[in-house]
Amino acid sequence: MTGASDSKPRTRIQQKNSETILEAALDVFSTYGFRGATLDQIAEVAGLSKPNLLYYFPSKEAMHQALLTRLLATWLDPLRDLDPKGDPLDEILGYVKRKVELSRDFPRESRLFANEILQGAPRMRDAIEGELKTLVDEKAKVLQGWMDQGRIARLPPVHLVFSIWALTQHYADFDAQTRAVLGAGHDPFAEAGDYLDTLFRKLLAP
Amino acid sequence: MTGASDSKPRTRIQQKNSETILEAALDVFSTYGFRGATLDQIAEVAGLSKPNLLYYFPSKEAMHQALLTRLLATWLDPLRDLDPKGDPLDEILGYVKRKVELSRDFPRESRLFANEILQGAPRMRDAIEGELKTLVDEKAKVLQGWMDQGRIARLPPVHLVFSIWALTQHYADFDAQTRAVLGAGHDPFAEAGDYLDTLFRKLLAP
DNA sequence: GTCTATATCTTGATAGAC
DNA sequence: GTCTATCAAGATATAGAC
Repeated sequence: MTGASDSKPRTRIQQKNSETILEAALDVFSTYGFRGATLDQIAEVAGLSKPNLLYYFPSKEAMHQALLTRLLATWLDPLRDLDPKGDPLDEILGYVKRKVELSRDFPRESRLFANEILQGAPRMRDAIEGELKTLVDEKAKVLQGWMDQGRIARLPPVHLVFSIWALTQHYADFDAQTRAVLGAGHDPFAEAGDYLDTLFRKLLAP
Repeated sequence: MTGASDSKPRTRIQQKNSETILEAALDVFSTYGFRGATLDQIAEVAGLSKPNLLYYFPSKEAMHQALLTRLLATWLDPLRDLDPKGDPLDEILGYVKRKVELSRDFPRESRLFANEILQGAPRMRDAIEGELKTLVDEKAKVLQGWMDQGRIARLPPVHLVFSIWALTQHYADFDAQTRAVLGAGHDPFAEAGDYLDTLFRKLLAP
């Protein structure tokens, strides 16, 4: 009707089933990685038959690709929001905060990404060398500018970004470990939010 | 001859082949995770036939278990070395340095560990809730003592340990990403060593 | 100790009835 | 659109010759 915008789902039921499938696929891919995941598992989680999955997506590969595509936008948006005109400390601490929230609210997405990079990023290489690198380079210049103005401590900007990623995503990716070590009665993400705010305040003080 | 000490390898050729197999298994498991890895791949990397692999290890599971067991010791030793009687800053920076070196020299081990935790630590749960947690609790007390004495900044000790893990292991686990973003002409691990030394100096200053 | 051959099960994907 | 049945390839593991 409205012409081909981009992908498959046209009717409402198709839209809904595609969503159900991707949701289930996210569960399984994020835990077992691409090769470790099976269509049987995804079908079971989705509550649909295996052939039905393949009615909506042409292949296992296509499901994975669909997830990665939507993931990248979600993942990079907070960094994209880093405003060169804002207050340096506010901007960076805001970015850290949003990344902690992402880890808390979308841990499966974080693990899907981690799985992909761990395996050498075979299905995301282009995005990482292109879109992601471009954005990091751009924001690294912003950080460098702030450092040159003496508004935040002088640190290698790209490694500073790596630190934010490593520290925030750790709580999603290594959730099994952090919970086991902290023991019951802890809210890892709440504690992480406070702790990382403190950490970056100290680190960035000129 | 000498009685059963612990595991399989007795003769020299057995010792050597077991090593070759574990080396190959580490390659494959660390990249694809347990379920994503196949004996065919491991056999090819090892340069041995598939049945020959299973002559030395009773199952795929057993190979993985053998790797995890030896991994845990390597992984915890540097933390175990943290000396309560030493200078706080030296001890912590020394630990960070050793962890960076581990990431540089044993990235596959780091990724094997990451894969296992990402999947919810199904084959390491006991070790994490036991040995690892015990050690962290013990060292957290040491850190807390130093903080109470005003010798380093007051921070949640367990989260401080998480930070060290996250920041150092990131360079091994996300190697594909860091190299892509940094571009050619960079030595990620050398830069990480300097950067993290600076970072923790600032963070721990009382 | 090592290999070829193979048993057995699982997996991604398709055919075709409904 | 959804299901049952099924195929062909790939998976772990074993049998048995050498």
